[in-house]
Amino acid sequence: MGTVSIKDVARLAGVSIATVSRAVNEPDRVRRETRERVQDAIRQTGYAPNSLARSFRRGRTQVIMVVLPSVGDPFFTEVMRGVRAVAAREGYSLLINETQFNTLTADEIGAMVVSRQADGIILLASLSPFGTRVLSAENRRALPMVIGCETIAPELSEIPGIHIDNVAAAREATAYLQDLGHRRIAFMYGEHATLLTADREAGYRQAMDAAALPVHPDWIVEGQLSIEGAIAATSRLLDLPERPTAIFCANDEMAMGCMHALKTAGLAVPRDVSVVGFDDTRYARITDPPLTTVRQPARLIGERVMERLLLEIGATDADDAGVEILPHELIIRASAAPPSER
Amino acid sequence: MGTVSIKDVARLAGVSIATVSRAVNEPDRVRRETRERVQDAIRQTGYAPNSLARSFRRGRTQVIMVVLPSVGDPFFTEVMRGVRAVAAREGYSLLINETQFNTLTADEIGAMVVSRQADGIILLASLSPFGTRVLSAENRRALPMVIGCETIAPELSEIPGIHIDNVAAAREATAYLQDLGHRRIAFMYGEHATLLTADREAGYRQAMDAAALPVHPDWIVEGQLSIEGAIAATSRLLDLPERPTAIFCANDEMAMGCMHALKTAGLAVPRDVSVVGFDDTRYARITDPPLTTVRQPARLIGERVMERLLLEIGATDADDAGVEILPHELIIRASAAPPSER
DNA sequence: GTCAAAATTGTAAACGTTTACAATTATATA
DNA sequence: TATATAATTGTAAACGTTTACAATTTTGAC
Repeated sequence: MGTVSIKDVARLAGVSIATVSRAVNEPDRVRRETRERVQDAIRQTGYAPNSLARSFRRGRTQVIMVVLPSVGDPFFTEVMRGVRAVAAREGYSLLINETQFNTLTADEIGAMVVSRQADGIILLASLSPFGTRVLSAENRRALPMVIGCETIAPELSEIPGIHIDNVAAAREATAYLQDLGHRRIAFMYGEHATLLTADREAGYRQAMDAAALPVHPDWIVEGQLSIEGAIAATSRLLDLPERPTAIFCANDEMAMGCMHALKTAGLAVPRDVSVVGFDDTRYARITDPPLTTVRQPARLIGERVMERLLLEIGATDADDAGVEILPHELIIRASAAPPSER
Repeated sequence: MGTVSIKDVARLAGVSIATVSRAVNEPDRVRRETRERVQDAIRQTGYAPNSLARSFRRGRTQVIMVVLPSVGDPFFTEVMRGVRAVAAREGYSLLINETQFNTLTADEIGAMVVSRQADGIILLASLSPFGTRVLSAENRRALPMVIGCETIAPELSEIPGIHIDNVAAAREATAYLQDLGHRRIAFMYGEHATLLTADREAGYRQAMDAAALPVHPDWIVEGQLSIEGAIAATSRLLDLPERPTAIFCANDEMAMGCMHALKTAGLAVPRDVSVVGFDDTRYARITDPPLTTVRQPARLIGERVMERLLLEIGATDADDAGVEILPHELIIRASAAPPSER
């Protein structure tokens, strides 16, 4: 009474295994009477198709591999919600790998690619250190791929991508601080997700240049893309002789750490220092003070990425490898204000 | 030049496919010279074993299915980090399903179980509504299973489980508030994760009973296990004629929403109302004020759960289906203080 | 050099499904 | 009713791997 296979059902229903298979997969192609007989047999035996055999035979796993920096980040959580929704609807499962914690090495990802453990891959993190190998031309042909959130490295420009205009968004956020009257504006980013924050840094620099404001090298601080990293980076900023009056953080998680560090240093936000974040995670509106930040349509990004991937999987070469730019929005709350007179 | 199979390697190396298979899987069983010849051929052809075929043949997927309320919750994120670490080390991938967003229905989970899409299942959420079907005796025999975090429903007591003593932890947290001088203590929980919060409510009631304090029915409020849910529940609490002076929240996420709601209502924490959370997520120490909460060894729980599952998978019946209780700790920060005189 | 045992390799079957093709049966048309 | 066509079903091969068993080669002891 081990596992029941298609043969058992066929025997009980008095048909061939081919008919059972058809009754399961293309019910219209089998006579109603027979179909019902098969369904009865399935019910009686408790048969469920062996998905291992099915995957093997079909050459498809119905699994999508997702590579992202950290599932813990509320922003990516939201992106994943979108991915998951579409995936579930289309019958796909998700295999998740966090680069931040090196679950898989580059080689292992490459191996998964060629060994067909997944039908497609979603990259929400840049794979800069080893991008070329994993994303070699052959691999790309072998496995449909879409890049989300990240700007795409030039050498991978033929891979479809979906993200906001990070440069413009960062430029606007910085300009907002300038409009409030800030001149000494710092930029805080994380060492991981390099490509992504590179764009935001570029936007920051563009805005500073446009306003003819100097960018002191010490104002650009690198932490981890985490609370702890932000706390450390903030204290470095506070030790500076010429202390910035505003800090633009590469994501909300860092902004939260930054605000905490400022408060524990006895500074008030935004009275003494203004803080602006990026992402508009669910925590942004309940920080104290509520965080002014750049909203990304996280869920939508996830949905579009997954839909795009399905398109790649379906069509043999749907090679309009275009990049889709989604809208962003500066959400003004209370963590940024004009600098105090001095 | 499509995919390269074991046959291509065998042909190039001048050996049989069986030898190639052995060279790959049990290198010691093939002569050194031959092995090297095979390895050369593998390198030349770029061969990677087809994992679909391998899984099918071996009858194992190297995939573990995880069912949990929400990956977005920082507590579960941390638990998953532990699970992931062990899984990666042992060569397993994770398939994740969130009950909170109904990615999969009970039937679908049941189907995955019998159709062998995973080698084992980790339950971090109670499946109360349909527990019996998914967790039927046959299914349990078919698929190794471990329950984490949740207290186990009585009818499933033979499934191994790993969690803290939620009742005791909640009792201590409540007693702490009592020791500070609070008498009107509310308990806020989420509708999901029912079994889990049921234990915490029991602990709360035990402490109240032990201190001979009344428990007003209105003081036990149900929200969602989310920020929004907590905000709504808090405002209900504030509308009460006999307003509680302390609120014990079933998790940190709710505590964060609760504190936010209190502040926007013009109340100071902990001066006007004390708040205690549960989980000690990474945000607990940077809320304003820092959150007093019950720490669970989240990562450790994850590790132990996964290790336990591997044991179940390995040994045909390692039936010491014991429950493992991990230690908890009340972390005292600044969100709870003696009630203000009145 | 002979023989037994051990090490190495090859042959072929098996895993459970899908699917091309052939065979059969039902239906529609004349 | 006979025939052409469509609908339904069965037969058997195939997918790429692992593995029991047999066949061969090597090794070691005498």
